[in-house]
Amino acid sequence: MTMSIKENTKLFKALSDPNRLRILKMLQTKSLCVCEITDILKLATSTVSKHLSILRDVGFILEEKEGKWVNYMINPRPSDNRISSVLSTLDFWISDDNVVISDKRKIQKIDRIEVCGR
Amino acid sequence: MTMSIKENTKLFKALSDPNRLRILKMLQTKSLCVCEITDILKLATSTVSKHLSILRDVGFILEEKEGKWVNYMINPRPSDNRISSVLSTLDFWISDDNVVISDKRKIQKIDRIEVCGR
DNA sequence: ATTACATTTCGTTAATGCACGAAATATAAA
DNA sequence: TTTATATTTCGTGCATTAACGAAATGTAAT
Repeated sequence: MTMSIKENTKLFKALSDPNRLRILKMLQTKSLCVCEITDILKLATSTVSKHLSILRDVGFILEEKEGKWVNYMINPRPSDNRISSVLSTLDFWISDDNVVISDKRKIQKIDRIEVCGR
Repeated sequence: MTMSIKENTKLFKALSDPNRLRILKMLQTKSLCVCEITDILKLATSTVSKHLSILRDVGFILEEKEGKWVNYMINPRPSDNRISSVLSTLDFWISDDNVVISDKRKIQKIDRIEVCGR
């Protein structure tokens, strides 16, 4: 069972934006809500939401509602094992990038109430 | 040793165009010159040349001059082993796509003198 | 040197993609 | 139900990309 050219193109397109790669790397550290991701990327909320929907459509991430927040997390059991393969690949292909390291530091300190409102 | 976000983005961008994926799949069957690839993709020569330069810049393919032709082939020993990893991945991720199958059939029959001039 | 052919480079156009803010939607708290 | 907050959807502007043809470059044959 293999993917079509079209499906592959879609998968690689999802990975070909630096902010989407940052999001995936962040979520590999910790599940986060949209406003936390927005705070770290310094982009408009609507932009981040769009990036998340692209990653979700391909199957990289899942969303889970928690009250007024929407948490996003790495898809733990993708139906397509190409997705898991890419995810583990990213895990060791990208790790010493300065932005990624700084993002991780921010995530460890982040306080949702502080960042997202009271 | 890992790649930066920027380098990864470039790699995935190279893979996120259907015609470039077709080219990689074709070259995994057989080395081809620009005019043969052009004949199969039905695109302008200049367009194909641009696609090839993108794939070459990232390290997926090599060029070799042979008289008035330029042959392109899969890079047999990429310095970066992420490239080999992606290439073998494509080998089994994409195989039963109709366009890919039809491209392969055409490659087997192709006659360079016929296609590229006399 | 001239001609012929293959390929690359350049300039332009059309399509796609990313960014934003505003408006719409959804949920929680008051 | 009203208000506040979080997120998504929509419309728009700007940047990037892919397509083309024409012109430039490079190599081979005459």
